[in-house]
Amino acid sequence: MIRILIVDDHPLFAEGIKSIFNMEEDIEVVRHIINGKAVPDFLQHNEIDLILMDIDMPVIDGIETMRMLNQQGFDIPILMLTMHQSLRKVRAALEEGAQGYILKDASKAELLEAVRTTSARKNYFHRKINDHIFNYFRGKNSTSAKADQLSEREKQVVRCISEGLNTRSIAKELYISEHTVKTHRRNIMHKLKVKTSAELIKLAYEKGVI
Amino acid sequence: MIRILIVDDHPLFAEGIKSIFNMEEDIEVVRHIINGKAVPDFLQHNEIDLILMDIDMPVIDGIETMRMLNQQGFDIPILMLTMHQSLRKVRAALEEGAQGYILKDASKAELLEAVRTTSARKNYFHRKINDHIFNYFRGKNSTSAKADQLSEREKQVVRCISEGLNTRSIAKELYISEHTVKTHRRNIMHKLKVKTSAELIKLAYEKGVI
DNA sequence: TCATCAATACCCCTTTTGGGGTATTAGAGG
DNA sequence: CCTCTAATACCCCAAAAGGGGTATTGATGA
Repeated sequence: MIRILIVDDHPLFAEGIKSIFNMEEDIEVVRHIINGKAVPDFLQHNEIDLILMDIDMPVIDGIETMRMLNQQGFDIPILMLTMHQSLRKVRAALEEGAQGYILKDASKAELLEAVRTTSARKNYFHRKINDHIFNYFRGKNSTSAKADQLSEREKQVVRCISEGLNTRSIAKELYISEHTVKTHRRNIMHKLKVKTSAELIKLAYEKGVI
Repeated sequence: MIRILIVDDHPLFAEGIKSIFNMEEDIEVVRHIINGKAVPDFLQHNEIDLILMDIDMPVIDGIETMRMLNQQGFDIPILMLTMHQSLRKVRAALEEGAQGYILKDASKAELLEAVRTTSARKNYFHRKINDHIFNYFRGKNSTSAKADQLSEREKQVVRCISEGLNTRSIAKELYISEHTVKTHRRNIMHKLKVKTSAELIKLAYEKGVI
């Protein structure tokens, strides 16, 4: 019997997954937790064979949660779930020792396969992701690799820009110098290949950055 | 018995929802379709009480699919599903006659309530987006009426700005002088009470201008 | 230990934006 | 016929954004 802990901030999605697992003889969903912070406490009082965790969560995200679990010495295979195929997230998850990685647009069969594979401590990586990883290692020295996503700080700057703040106000808001804000803005624009702040905000909206 | 057709490009999510419905006595998922294009053909051979459709789909999106169904004379209540709370999408869905709108991070109970409400041809709007709709309609009839509505020409300018075009390029694009573009931009910003183009684009997205 | 990278900060400079005016013309509507 | 507005166009000028550098620090990975 594979005992699973689901960590996901989307109740509907989690409920759905739970229902899928309920129809399987060998899988049991022990608990569904919304917030990553509550995971260590739960693990100390429960025997779990696999953690199925969403990467994108509001309070602390999946990567952070994994880091926390690693630091506290927990050794439970983790299958990461996500909507996005961001290479950066995949890399971060791998670096933190994720046992597998699956997209939310996977099929039911793929999910079950991923769960059974990772709970046996074997790696499972969704086909769509494999291409990304391959491309990453292949093109490690090219310039396209780093043009991936924005750092947390950069996202903060994007949000400030979208609020209509100018460089000076952003500097005050984030307690950094105007020069730094300018540098961040420039780096962001280079990464996202846009020429104006307006275009940046449009892209950010469409890509879900903000 | 509520007979449901699910139109969603995320198999896992759809499977989950299906499982939830399977546990309900009065709800039956007749089919899950990945691509909106296949919906009319399916409806011609099946009796359906409610369509549960994702807004964001790759080939043709939920709004387009609704438009198609309306043109072909189908009259089946539609409950729209989405990850995002974009007012633009909500408005578009309402204009095409959607019976309801629910976010993918809703709870199981909310989903079931939404399904039962909309299948009875009553409107259901998720709490989180009610505020958006309220604000939109409130602004429409208030004293700031003119400050809300942009002229067609002004909307064109907004769209150009969002594409990252500068004043010169917009002037060329619209076959008017740069001075005129500046005047339009200034008037737009006055009307919407924003200070930067970036803020303008953010507002435009949220208010559904573009 | 060394290489990288994110975050920070500063220099140079040109181009664009934003804010204040004014004015003409063509249409829509009383 | 007259008014009101959208769209057009121009003036001036200060402020901000954008684009090119370089450099230091601290954390982290190989």
